[in-house]
Amino acid sequence: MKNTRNTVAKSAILEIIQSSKVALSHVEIQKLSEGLCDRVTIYRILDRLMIEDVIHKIATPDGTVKYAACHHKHEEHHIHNHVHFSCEKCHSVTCLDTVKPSYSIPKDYLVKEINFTLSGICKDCNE
Amino acid sequence: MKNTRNTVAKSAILEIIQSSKVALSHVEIQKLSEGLCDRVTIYRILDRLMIEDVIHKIATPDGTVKYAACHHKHEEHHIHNHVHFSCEKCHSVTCLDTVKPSYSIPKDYLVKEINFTLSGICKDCNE
DNA sequence: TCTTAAAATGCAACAATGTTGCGTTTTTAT
DNA sequence: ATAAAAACGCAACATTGTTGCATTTTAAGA
Repeated sequence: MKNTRNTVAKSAILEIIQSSKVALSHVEIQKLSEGLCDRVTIYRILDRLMIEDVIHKIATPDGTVKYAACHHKHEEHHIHNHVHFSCEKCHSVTCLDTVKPSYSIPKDYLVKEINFTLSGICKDCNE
Repeated sequence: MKNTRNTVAKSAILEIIQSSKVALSHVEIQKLSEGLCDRVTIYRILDRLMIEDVIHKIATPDGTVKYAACHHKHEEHHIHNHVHFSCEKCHSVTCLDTVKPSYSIPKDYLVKEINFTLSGICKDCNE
């Protein structure tokens, strides 16, 4: 793996993502970081954090991209096989780490990643 | 439901989507339609087709949005609970209608839509 | 068939999101 | 301390999606 460095901005952004209960979009991260660094730098930091596998990208049903911390720190060859929940009301995206999906698929497909997103009303909005 | 009309452009675009084995992005639809209509019109037609529930939107893992025909024509209150496969190599997105996912989720979540996308190498690219 | 209101379209302009090149600054290994 | 590599800021660009408005097309009723 190409060597990536720990910088002030990178640590701050990772901290923002890790301390958030919900997955964050680029714009949300930008607002939370309050002028910490350039918009472009955030994109580059997100790329690095994904290469290092400490965060993962989630494509939400409406087409927006969000980022969340990985909670499997020390596993090798892991896949992000957990369920995401996307709330229609508050637009939050959460990782439901405890829920494991099951599926079967024809043998001639090679599965490397799983992106299982349920959408509807989250527990906080579901009065 | 607001009345939507069948126009030349709408029929042509629906035909393109229905006759495609893979899900298509806006850009791909635009190329296949070869100057049939304006770029903006394609967006509006896609919106209408989704409202009418004859196509559905798929958010691929890399964040791009694709559209595919629905194959459940006459069901009411259906949800798109089938599996999508996204190929890392040829970037095709296919609906695996026969594969049904199963999952369990805490009761306090209200699930309305399911988006289950597997990614890896599709059967055509898998040697 | 003719009329007409609503829906659809094209165009231009805009907004949001993501990317690239490059000169400068910071990090880290030596 | 030094130097190479990585990260950064900035500007410019590319892509993707949206909005307003004048014009055209559709479809339903007279």
